[in-house]
Amino acid sequence: MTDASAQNRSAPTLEDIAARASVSRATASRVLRGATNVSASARAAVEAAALELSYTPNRAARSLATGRSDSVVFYVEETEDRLFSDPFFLGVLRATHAAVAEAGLQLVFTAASTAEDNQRFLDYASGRHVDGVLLLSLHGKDELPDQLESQGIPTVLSGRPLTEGSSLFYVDADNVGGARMATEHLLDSGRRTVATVTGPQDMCAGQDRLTGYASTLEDRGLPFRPELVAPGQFSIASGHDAMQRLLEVEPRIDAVFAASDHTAIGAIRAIESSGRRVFDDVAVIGFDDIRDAATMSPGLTTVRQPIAGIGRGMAELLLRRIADEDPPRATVLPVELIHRQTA
Amino acid sequence: MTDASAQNRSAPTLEDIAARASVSRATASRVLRGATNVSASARAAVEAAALELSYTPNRAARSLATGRSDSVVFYVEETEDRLFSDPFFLGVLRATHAAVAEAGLQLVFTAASTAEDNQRFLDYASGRHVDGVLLLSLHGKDELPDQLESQGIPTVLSGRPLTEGSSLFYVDADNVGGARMATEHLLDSGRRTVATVTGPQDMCAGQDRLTGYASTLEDRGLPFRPELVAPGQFSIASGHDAMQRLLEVEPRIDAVFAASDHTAIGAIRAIESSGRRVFDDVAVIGFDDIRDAATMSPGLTTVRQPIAGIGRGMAELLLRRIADEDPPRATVLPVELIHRQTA
DNA sequence: ATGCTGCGTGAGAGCGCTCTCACCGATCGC
DNA sequence: GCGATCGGTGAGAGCGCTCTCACGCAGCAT
Repeated sequence: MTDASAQNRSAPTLEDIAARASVSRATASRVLRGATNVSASARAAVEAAALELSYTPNRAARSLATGRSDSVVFYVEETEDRLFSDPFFLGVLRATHAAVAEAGLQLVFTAASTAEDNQRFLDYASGRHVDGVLLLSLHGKDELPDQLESQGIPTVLSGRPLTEGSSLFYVDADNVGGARMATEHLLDSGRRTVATVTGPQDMCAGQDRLTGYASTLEDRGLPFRPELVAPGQFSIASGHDAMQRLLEVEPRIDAVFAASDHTAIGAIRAIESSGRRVFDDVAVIGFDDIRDAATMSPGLTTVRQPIAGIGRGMAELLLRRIADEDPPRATVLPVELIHRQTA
Repeated sequence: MTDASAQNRSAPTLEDIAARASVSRATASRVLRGATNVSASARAAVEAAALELSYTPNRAARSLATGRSDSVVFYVEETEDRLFSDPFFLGVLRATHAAVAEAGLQLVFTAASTAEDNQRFLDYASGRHVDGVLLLSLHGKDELPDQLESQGIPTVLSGRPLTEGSSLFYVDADNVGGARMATEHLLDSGRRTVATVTGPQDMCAGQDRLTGYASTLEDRGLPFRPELVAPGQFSIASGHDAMQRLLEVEPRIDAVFAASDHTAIGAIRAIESSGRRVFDDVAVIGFDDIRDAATMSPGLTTVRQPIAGIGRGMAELLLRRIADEDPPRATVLPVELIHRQTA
C-alpha cells in the first residue's frame, strides 16, 4: 500500500480503471467484457489497471444495464429435506453448480413442494431475477415449466416431461433401457419370479423404469403379474414396506428390480428380516449407483445413471439457451449395469 | 387478462406501481420498503397496485442504489467433494439457507481449497458483492477472516478461531464437553484402555475433542498414553486406517473415542476386520450424530452436535451484524451423548 | 394573525455499468 | 485525387431503484 491516498474505502469502479488507463469508460468496459474491437495498447493498459486495482465489476450495475441477472436457479419440487438427503439431487446440484460457476454465473437453489411455493417462484422468476431455471423432480403434469417458458424464461428439466408432445427442453437418463438391462440380467441368470418395487408413478423416471421392466417380460413371452409390482417412492422406508408386502403375497419371489438404490436398500432389509438371504434366495438390482451402493455389504448390483452428466448436461443446455442458441430439445444419457454381489 | 394493453413484456417497475396508485415513485418505494411515514390511504393504494401487477422489485436496481447486495456467501474451505459428502456441511448449509432465505436474502455457496481460491474469493468479496460471509472449516491460522473483516465485510465462523485473543465472531459446539462426556462414559462403563482417533489438529474441532479426551484422563488420574492416540481426518478411510494401526500397537484396546461419526464408521470396519466384535471387545463412540448413526447396525453411540442449530446460529449472528447490531462474539451450543449399541 | 413544528409527499440526483451513436483518422478503390 | 469504408474511440443516455432535500399543509402556541 504505497499510495494510501484517494481510492480508500469502497471498491474501484470502471471510472477508476478508465482514468488509470487513460481511456474512456466505454473502452475500459469493452476490454473487460472481452469485446474485439479494441486496440492492443488500450487493452493492455486497461488490463494492467484492472489488475493493479484488483477490480471486480459490480454485478448489480451490470445486471441493471444489461437486463440479465447472470444467475440461474436450481428449483427442486421436493421438500428441502429430500433435496438434502437424496444423493441424486445433491449430485445434480453439485455438477450444475460447477458448470454454471465456470460460465461465470451464480447458482441459487430452492426446494419447494407446495402449489403456493410454485406460484411465488413463478412471480419471482417472472420479475426477471434469473436468466434461466433448472427444474427437477416434476410431478405429474406440472404447468410450471410451460408457464416459465411462456414468460420467456429458459427452462431445462431433468427427466422427460409427462405431457405428450411437449416442446420443453430436458436431459434424462435412459430409464427404460436401464430397467431392461436389470430385468434381462435377472432373467438371464435364471431367476424365475422377478418382482419390482417401482418409483412414484407421477414421475417420468418412475414410469419409465416400470415400462422397461414390463416390456422385457413381454419380449420374453412372460406374463406381467400385477402382484409382483409394488409401488414405492424412491425412499428406503417405502422400499422396505413394499418388499415386505411383495414377499407376503408371493413368497416364491427370487429376484427384485428396485427403482432406486434407496428403494433397494429398503428392500434388502425387508428380505433379510423375512429370514431370506440376499442373492442366495432373492437377487436385488437397484438404480442410480449412489456412493453407498459400492461401499455397502454386500455391494449392490445396480444400474448406474450418470448423475454428474445429467447435471452438466442440464447446465450446458440452459447456458446455450440463455446465449440464444437453439440446441436440441432432448438429451438422453446412457446408463450402465454395474455388477456387484446382490445379483 | 382483461386489459392486454401496454404493460406486456418486461416486468412492471416501481414507476408502473406509482402511476397506478397515483403517487410518486418515492412514496411507492416507501411503502414497499415498509417505511413508516406514509399515510394509510397511500399505503393501501400502493399495496393494491403492487398486488394487481404482481410486482417484484428488481434486485439489481435496489442493490445498486443501496450498496447492499442482499446476499451472503457460504464459503467452505474444503474440496467441493467434501462439501457434498459430509453431512455436517450439508446440514449447516441447509439450516443457514433456510434462515437466510427467511430474511429475504440470497445464499450463494462456494467450496474452495487452494490459496488462490481464497485470494480470488477475497477479491470478489472485497468488491462489495456480498453483505457477509459464513466461513466453514478453517484450517490452522487462516488469515481470510481477518482480511475480510478488515475490508469491512461481516464474517461469521463455524468453530472457534485458533489464533489466541482473536475478536472474530463464531458459533461452535461444545467440543471439549462432548469429548469429555464420551470419554467419561467409556471409563464409567468399565473400559480400561481407551484410545482415540482424532480429527485434524489444524482445526479447532479436532483439537478440542482431543483436549476433552486428554483432560478427562487427567482428571481421573490416568496416564495419557500417546500410543493410544491416532490422527484421523474426520473421514471414513482415515478412521479405518488409524484404528488398524492402534490395534496393532496396542491389541488390548477395549474402547475408542472417534472424533467424528465417519471416523467411527471407519474404526468399526477396522475393528471387525481384525476379528474383534464391536462393543463386546471394543466400545466405540463417535461425534456428530449424523443420520447414518441411528440407522446403521449396530446403532452408533455418539455425541450429538446440534448441526442445524449451528447453521441457524451462524445465519442469525451474521444477519444481526449486517443489520449493524452488536451481538456477542461467541455462541457455544451444548452437545448431548446419545446412547445406542456401540458403547 | 404570525410563527412554529410536524408529517406526508414529490422532484431529482445518483448507484456503476452497458450500449448506441457519432466521430475521428487511416486505408481503400476508382 | 476524392469519396467510401472501417476499425477504434468517447460522449451520453439510460437500466430501476433509493434517498436526500425541499416543499406544502395541517395543527399548535403565541
